[in-house]
Amino acid sequence: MGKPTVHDIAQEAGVSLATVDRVLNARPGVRPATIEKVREAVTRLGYVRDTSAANLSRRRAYRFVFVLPEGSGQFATSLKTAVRDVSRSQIADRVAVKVHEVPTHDPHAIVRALKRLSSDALDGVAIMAPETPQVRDAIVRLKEAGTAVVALVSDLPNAPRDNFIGIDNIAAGRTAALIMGRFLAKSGEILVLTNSMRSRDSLERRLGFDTVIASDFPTQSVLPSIEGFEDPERIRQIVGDVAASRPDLVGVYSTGFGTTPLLEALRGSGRLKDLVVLAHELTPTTRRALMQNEIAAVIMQDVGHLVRSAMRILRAVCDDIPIFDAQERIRIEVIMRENLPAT
Amino acid sequence: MGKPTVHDIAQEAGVSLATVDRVLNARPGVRPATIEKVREAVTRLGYVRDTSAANLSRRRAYRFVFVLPEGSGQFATSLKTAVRDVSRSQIADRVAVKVHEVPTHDPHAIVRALKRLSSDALDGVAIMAPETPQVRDAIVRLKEAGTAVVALVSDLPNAPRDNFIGIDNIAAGRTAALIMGRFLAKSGEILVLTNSMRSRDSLERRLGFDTVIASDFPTQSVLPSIEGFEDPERIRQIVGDVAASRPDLVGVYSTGFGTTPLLEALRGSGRLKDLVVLAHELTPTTRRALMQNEIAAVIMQDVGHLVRSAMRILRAVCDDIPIFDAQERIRIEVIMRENLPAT
DNA sequence: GCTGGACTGAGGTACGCTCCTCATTTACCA
DNA sequence: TGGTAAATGAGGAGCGTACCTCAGTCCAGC
Repeated sequence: MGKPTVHDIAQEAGVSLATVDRVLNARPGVRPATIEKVREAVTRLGYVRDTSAANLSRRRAYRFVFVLPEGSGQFATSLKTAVRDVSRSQIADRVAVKVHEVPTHDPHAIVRALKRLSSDALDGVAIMAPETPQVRDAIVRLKEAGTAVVALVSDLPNAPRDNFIGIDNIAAGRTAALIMGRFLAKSGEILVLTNSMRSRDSLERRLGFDTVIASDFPTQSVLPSIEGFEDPERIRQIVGDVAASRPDLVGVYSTGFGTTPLLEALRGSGRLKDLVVLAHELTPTTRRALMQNEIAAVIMQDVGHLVRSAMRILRAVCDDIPIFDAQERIRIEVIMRENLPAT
Repeated sequence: MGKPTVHDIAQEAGVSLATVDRVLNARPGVRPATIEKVREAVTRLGYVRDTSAANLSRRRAYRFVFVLPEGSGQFATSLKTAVRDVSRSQIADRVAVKVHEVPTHDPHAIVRALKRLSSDALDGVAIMAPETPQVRDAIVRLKEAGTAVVALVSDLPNAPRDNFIGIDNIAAGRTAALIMGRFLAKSGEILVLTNSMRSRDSLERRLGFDTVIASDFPTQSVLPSIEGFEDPERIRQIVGDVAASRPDLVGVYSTGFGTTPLLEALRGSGRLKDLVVLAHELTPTTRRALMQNEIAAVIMQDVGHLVRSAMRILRAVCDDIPIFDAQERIRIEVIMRENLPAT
């Protein structure tokens, strides 16, 4: 005999199909004693609900929205691609996914986008945005409307999001520091390029980085962060200045957006080959730089995993079922020239 | 309107449901012109078959077997755990998974196990075993019986396996070499511990390692491999001897099984703290060693990913449908003290 | 004993698909 | 032109589950 079905449970428990159904779906109107009988039959027969049949019958459809930063960055682009890819795989079975792009540094625009969302009927939102009071409020409203909300890449710990999906950014910064410290042959100064002090992920990476450099490599000194504000020209300019004026520069750590102009400036200064450069996220730029030994290593998170995880967690929150943590933990991956994933 | 169904296709193509079904399932008795009409309707509406409904109806059940090395190693154990975990997730929907354990270094025992399999009615096999002529023959027989076969962790390129699921072991060795070379502060000798020269994965890792050391770090010299043969006592002995007799030893690379006795021997020699040690796979042993700075880095592959991928690919082969490569490529992950995944 | 409420049983319909049968139409060849 | 085979339509049963309705049972409390 194959897998037991609800019919088998009904027979085994000596109750009707309807009662089994009531128990399995936690519907009211069943005596505790009967519930127990059914439960026992379930364990005795080792019944497991056939989820595909269940979903088919339930004709449940989830409507999810991904709120992602607008255009520009290569990382954001690959995220969007990942969303599209995943949404046509079996993980996105019965879910309709939309992507809303918002300008990263305009909290009001983000809030407007989120407000427009709450009016739609939708089940879940995955948000990648800096944590501002306005964004927090908007999330509060979404939650009040009964929508599942997860933070993506950069956490929003003070908003009532159901979950954070992304790497531990402090640990990522610590990892970068460990690699930097061990790769550096001599002591000197390290330049850190951050996105903006308002981006929680940048901040946390910087924090982790400083901590490990201070504890494990005290002979190295880390310069104050340069804030890029997603402005390539500004980054080129400032990095160029630093490269020219700091003879002791030995390493550069780019915590997020802006690796392309950073590399251009360093190439221009002619010092690139002597520096240990670390960056985040595997993009066409960092891939090329790795192959040409311009970047020593890249810290990355698998965007496909990120998106799949977001889908699974949003679903789990919607259905109020527990999450299988181990599968959802996003790895801090270290990519070097030799373990570059194929294109 | 939601996703299009077969009914929509029938209407759109102006044919009956039965004809659509015949076309979709490649059953005979349909004129080429009609087939074309249906095909067009499918693309026009963007129809994708609801596989869970299809499987439900088909009452298809897949029976897969994982042939894994017996007991001993920590990696093998975590693989088995992963199989059990995955088999109760939605990926293993409608598949019955069994694990067969075989003694790694007894090709005849492996073949006996595989033979016993072919008599059962089963749909797919995932094998992790060294490539011997006997194993090859057994796989030929399995394929002749119409069973899907994939190689796990260690490839069997000369057997008619449908696929290989695991990392590119040459690249893994190259990655190890790159890390080793950059971490080493001074020149000297590097010890490599391999499982057995018969294990293809060990061989390939060693090959990749040597290549990069020779090209990028020519001042380092790599000693001849020590073969561990999965014998802890033997490993402790030989490694202890090398540590005692080789004052120039600066690095150690453990390509597979045997990291535990290796570390014990090195600890005993009192030289562990001065060596750069790299190992494969995250296990309780390597985890502890990373935290205590005894191992500099671990090269690993995500066993969960490995198993899920094997399931998906076996299914795809059974159903003769294409594989979404990007999702199946197993990453070569680099783990250091700071990016250790939580337990 | 009667009533109301809580429980339970029986059965139906639906989800999207597969696979079957049987009748009907179409096309082609002799 | 009729005959025949191929092509197609129509419809039904079933996969395992969800969810609905309606009727019937049981028991406590009055």
